Amino acid sequence: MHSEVVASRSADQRDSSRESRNGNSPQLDAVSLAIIQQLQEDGRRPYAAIGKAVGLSEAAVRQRVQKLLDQGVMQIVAVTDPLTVGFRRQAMVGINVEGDVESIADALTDMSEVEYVVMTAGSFDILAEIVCEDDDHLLDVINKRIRSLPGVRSTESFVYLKLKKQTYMWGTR
Amino acid sequence: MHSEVVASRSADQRDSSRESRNGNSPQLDAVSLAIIQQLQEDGRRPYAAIGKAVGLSEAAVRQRVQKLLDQGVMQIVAVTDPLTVGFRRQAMVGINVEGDVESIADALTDMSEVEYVVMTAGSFDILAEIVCEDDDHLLDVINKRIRSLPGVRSTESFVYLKLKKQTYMWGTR
DNA sequence: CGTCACATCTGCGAAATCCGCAAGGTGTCG
DNA sequence: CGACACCTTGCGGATTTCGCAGATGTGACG
Repeated sequence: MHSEVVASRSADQRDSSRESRNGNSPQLDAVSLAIIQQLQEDGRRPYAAIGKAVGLSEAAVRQRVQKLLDQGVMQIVAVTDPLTVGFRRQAMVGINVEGDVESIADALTDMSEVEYVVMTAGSFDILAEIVCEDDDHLLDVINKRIRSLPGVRSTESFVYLKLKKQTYMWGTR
Repeated sequence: MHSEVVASRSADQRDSSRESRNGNSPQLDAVSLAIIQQLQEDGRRPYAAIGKAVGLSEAAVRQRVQKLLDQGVMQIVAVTDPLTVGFRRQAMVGINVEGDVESIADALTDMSEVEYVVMTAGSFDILAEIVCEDDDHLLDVINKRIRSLPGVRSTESFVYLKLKKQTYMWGTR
């Protein structure tokens, strides 16, 4: 099923190849953008339907989608409200660091409870979102795992009370 | 990638109705959770493959997925790195409110540049994530649109410098 | 200028998947 | 018991996916 061949990955664009991670964008053209929009509305929409919408053949759409996935420009995934999946405690943690900020960010990235890590300008060096099953779990992650990282000067936690909005419509405006 | 397995999990799940008795609206059982996990790995995975992985028939998976989508428990969508789609400035904004917090949160929710709104405990009442095209746009949203909302006492912005991690694997642990 | 290398699109069968439907089976609950 | 919810198996037909061959376009280079 699903051979997944990855075949190529082949370079594709002469200049990029650095791709993924937040480098600079492999410059998406209008067609790829339109394809992404289609898939933001429905991640399972058939290639033929997308092709009709963006003016490409089914095969061409398939190739472009595969490339976008290979390059890491987009992912097609199921997203849920963590609460409905059994994670009852979430928090954003602001962190101040002395020394190398990036290494701390990397350490956070390795924690499975950490969903989101971003380096920021302002009164925090790093913001990290934590998703936990209960209070004990959250307490453990913040106090034992994060505060104990060498270089973490201080942390401030914002426990989530109510999630009001969460969209994935970048580019669909 | 994903060379693996599927390994059936065989097993009867006819007793599963007792677990996951969360007070939440659409309580999910273990099987639905497993389905969601499958779709978090690949939103386009065929129903038959999912069925093999979670121990259900293709038809049953199809029904469950449809219901999960109808109920709004999950969405299957393409997600992208905003940078690659042309949004170059992002920020998290912490907001303090006097009066009704929820109405402010609702007002933020209505702004298309606001991706994420959550009410929190701690030194901010609300955290909102803003996605903009450039600095001017960001400045405009924060200063003109957010700070001018009646009831907003103060705001503090954290401009994103580097996104290190962003996952959608809730439940996949 | 010719042409090689490569990326991309199109067309087209073959295989696989999706999807609705029907005919049970089983467990819960009032 | 009967209603109900949910799963299973099985089945075709419509649709989609997938690989591949062929056509086209473009940049690099001798």
